[in-house]
Amino acid sequence: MTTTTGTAKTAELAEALVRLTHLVQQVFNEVARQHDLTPQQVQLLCLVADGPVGMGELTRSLHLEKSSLTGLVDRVERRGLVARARDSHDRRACQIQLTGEGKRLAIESHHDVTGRLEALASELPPAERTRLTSAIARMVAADAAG
Amino acid sequence: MTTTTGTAKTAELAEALVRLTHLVQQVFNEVARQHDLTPQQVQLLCLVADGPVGMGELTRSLHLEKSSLTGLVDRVERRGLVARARDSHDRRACQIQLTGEGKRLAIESHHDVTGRLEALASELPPAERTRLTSAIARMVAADAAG
DNA sequence: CTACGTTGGTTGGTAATACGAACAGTACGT
DNA sequence: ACGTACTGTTCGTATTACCAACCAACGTAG
Repeated sequence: MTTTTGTAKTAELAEALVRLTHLVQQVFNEVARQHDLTPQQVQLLCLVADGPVGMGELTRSLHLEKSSLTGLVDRVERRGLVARARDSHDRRACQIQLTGEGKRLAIESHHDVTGRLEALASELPPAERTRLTSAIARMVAADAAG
Repeated sequence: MTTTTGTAKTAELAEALVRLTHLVQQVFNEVARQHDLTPQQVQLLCLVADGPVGMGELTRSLHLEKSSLTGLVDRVERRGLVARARDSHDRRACQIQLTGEGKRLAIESHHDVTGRLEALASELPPAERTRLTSAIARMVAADAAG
């Protein structure tokens, strides 16, 4: 019990990260429900919002097995929110793109999620927010590197 | 690049939060897999690690419907990691407690998760980590209040 | 140019997750 | 004692996710 100095603090940080993660997940849950979607579907829509994306890219972004992604895209396609477009240079591949309705939902959902997350941070003074953002960015970068 | 100051930054923050959430989730995924568990099961074990907890408390902590929790506890109990103990004061209620094996896995998993999260933050100087922790704590508190 | 290994995606089977509605049993106030 | 509220389970359904096996198209070695 003597050397609990540093350890206590890092445990605090880990604990904080876990709770923050819960918050963010809950934001996704609520927003998704508001639009009659699942959190995963919202995520997919957000990723495709910036233009057509290939399945390979998506599996990497979502950390999903390809078969899992196939199912996810299937369900979202069945709801008429995205469409599979054949890749012009590779007849095996396909690009996922939003339909009109999908675009609407993607934009709305993304807006809602961003708004709610922003609201969560609204208690922090701007300087603190900037620091928070860069601190997180560094952690993300560190992970990408390691 | 001139006057988009505020909005761009908050979007950055939201984006950062989402990515951070992905990181934390992946940590749980990997740790869970290492111990032949699911992320949800790891979460459950961690929550019960500090002593017996009632189902009601768990549904609140995990933001789950009671029927979902019943299933989760069922599966973890079937693996012999927890046991349902009758509440002495209320014959409807039950307290979830760890078995020996469960305790072992809970401690190991919690240790691994904490360790990995700590490692993620190891790039940050101590002062920055402290600030990060308190900033997150404030967001969590703000959410709990609102 | 053909044969072969690789890659992109789907299929099929299984387990876990999560919800809602309906239910049983207990607690408790009136 | 009765009715209401609460605790947890059961049942049915949809989604998520994995793995192994597979098909089709690509690309290259020979």
